[in-house]
Amino acid sequence: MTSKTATLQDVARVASVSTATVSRTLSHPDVVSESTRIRVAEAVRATGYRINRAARNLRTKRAHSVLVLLPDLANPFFSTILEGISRNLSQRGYSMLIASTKQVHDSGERLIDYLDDVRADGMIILDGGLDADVLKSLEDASQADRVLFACEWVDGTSFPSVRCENRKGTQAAVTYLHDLGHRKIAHVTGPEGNVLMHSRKDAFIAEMTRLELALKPEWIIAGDFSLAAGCLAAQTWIAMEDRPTAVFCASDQLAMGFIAELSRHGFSVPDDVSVMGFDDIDLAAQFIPALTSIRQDRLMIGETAAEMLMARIMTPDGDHLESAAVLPVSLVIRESTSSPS
Amino acid sequence: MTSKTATLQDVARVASVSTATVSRTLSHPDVVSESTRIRVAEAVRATGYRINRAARNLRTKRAHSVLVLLPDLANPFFSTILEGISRNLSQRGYSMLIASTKQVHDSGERLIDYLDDVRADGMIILDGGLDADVLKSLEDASQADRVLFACEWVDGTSFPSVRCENRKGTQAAVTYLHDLGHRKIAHVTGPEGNVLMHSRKDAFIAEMTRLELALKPEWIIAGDFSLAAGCLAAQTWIAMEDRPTAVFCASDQLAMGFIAELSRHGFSVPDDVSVMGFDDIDLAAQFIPALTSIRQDRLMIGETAAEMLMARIMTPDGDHLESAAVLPVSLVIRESTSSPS
DNA sequence: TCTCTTCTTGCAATCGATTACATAATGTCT
DNA sequence: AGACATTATGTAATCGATTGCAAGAAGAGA
Repeated sequence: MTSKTATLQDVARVASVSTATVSRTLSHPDVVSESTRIRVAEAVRATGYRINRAARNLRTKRAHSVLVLLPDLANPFFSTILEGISRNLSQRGYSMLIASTKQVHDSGERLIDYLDDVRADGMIILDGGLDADVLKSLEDASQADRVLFACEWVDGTSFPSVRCENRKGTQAAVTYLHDLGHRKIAHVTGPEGNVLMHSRKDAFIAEMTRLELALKPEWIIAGDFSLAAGCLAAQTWIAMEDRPTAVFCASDQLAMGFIAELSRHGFSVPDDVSVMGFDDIDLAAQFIPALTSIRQDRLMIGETAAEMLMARIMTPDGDHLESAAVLPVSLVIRESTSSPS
Repeated sequence: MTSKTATLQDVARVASVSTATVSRTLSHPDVVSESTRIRVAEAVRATGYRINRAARNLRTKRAHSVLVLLPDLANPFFSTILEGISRNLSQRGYSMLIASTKQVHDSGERLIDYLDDVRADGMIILDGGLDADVLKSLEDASQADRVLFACEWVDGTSFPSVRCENRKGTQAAVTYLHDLGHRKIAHVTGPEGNVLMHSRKDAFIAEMTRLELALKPEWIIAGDFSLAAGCLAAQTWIAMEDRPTAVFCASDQLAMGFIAELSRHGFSVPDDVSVMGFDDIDLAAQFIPALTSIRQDRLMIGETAAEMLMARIMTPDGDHLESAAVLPVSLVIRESTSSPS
């Protein structure tokens, strides 16, 4: 155990072959003969050789890592997605770098600076709120195929994306509430300008129309996915003279805030009003009452995103690739919804 | 805007100086003259030069990045800590890599493989459950000063660490419950073998003894920090014939699970029993009832961890460095606790 | 004016792995 | 046996930034 790290040279010397052969043995085992493969493997073990990634990255012009950009590291919604991404990447020997879009802004760096030859080969963005012109610079630099959006996306850009069936999930939610007997259904939306917010709101309106349900403008309550916005929405609901009997929230956090605030004012869910969320985050099942929600498989979102991005990185000229994956959602019925009394 | 990335050579040519001068201008601006500094800056702008990190990393034998190892990416407790780490690192031009200890195990890689010259210069471990012999290999390779534990740690190892005042927090919790008038206080613990679990349990027992409160063995309920364990603990509590009037849980998640399960069985908090958590995660304030908890400043934990690790990386021979930082906690009183009825 | 610092700058080796090209060794077919 | 295809290996250039050493320029002091 010397304190110095062994290099390819050392391995080559021990195995009595050239560095070229060692390198080939390691990265293309099929092109060398059985005997040298064994000898080199032995030498690697003996020297305790570990590859110097900087050298390889320099030579191959690959960073062997992927950057994930999130709006907010502290948001638990993303963690499972990260788990999925990381799982996929690490089995390919790639690493996952993390940065938050907030930091990108604060540090004044341009997004493209992160697509350094060595920092990252590609990037997965989980924030649809990015400036269009920031993204423009990526498209201009024809780096578009090294960038992929997951969950959210930005309209008018050409980046591939992974998302869930927002429309279908919303339809399922409204239909379910309708089947329970609800006729007056409200919707608490995500933040203004967010693509998911629009996607779900539009689908909500469409489905209400399809079911020929009345839809007062005030039943669309503006929110922003957060617990706090849910609380505010609850106050709005309480203040209504003609209250909806069911509320479909655009996120679980909204639904939880909504229910929490209601409960503080003496209302009970689902007795006084049925409440649904979207996402089915871990906590949804443990909440009181357990939340009826639309489930997104976040692990799969992450794995699919990594899969798609890597496919593009590996074959930069592949036009045959799907440019969008839409993953299924499912209705999870729990205790926060019931027939109207 | 050429599609090729500009190199130092290009900048040097445009600025009519040598590559050495450009390099110096960029990394040691003080050793070059004012005039060349300006000329080089101009050339950098003109060429759109961005440094090739692989080349630099190869030459300097630094990865310019730090690896963070967590037990579970999906655990929201860690996200704010990551935010703190990332914030500190990025302002130094370092990147943050993330991996989960689970993956390290699955992939069969040894921990030391991650401390590659180029993968990471150091690592912050948020998992005290790592095998002692796995860590041993790091110490043997005298890489101990490039590793730092945060939140958790492993007894018997010499790695520096950042942690919160677990003992003091526990004391504060018990004292507070005592002050409210509670005399029968139970504790739901973390997972067996976890250092935090022991630290908090021991402090709990010590404080109960100091206050001369009776402590039945059955009032120490084994858990594991999770919501599910909290539910089980609640069932245990319900089954007791002599029920404690207050329960101090070793984590907020435990407390939430405990309260949720209680509520499913018709018990009310804090009327039937006061419940406290530990950590003060984001959700604690929004829970119903809002959770009384011991607050850890997770952002600061992250920032301190990064700070300490970087100090060690920068001056590998600094014996003067603190080997442990203990950050303050504070009691946050909300609605889940009250005087016993 | 000449010598000696002090400040800038350039030259060129270097970090460690990859890979195009050349060469040697082996096997195949007529 | 000779010509050719195939496989295995070595040689050496290369990726792009950093830095020890040396040399030139500028200024200080006698």
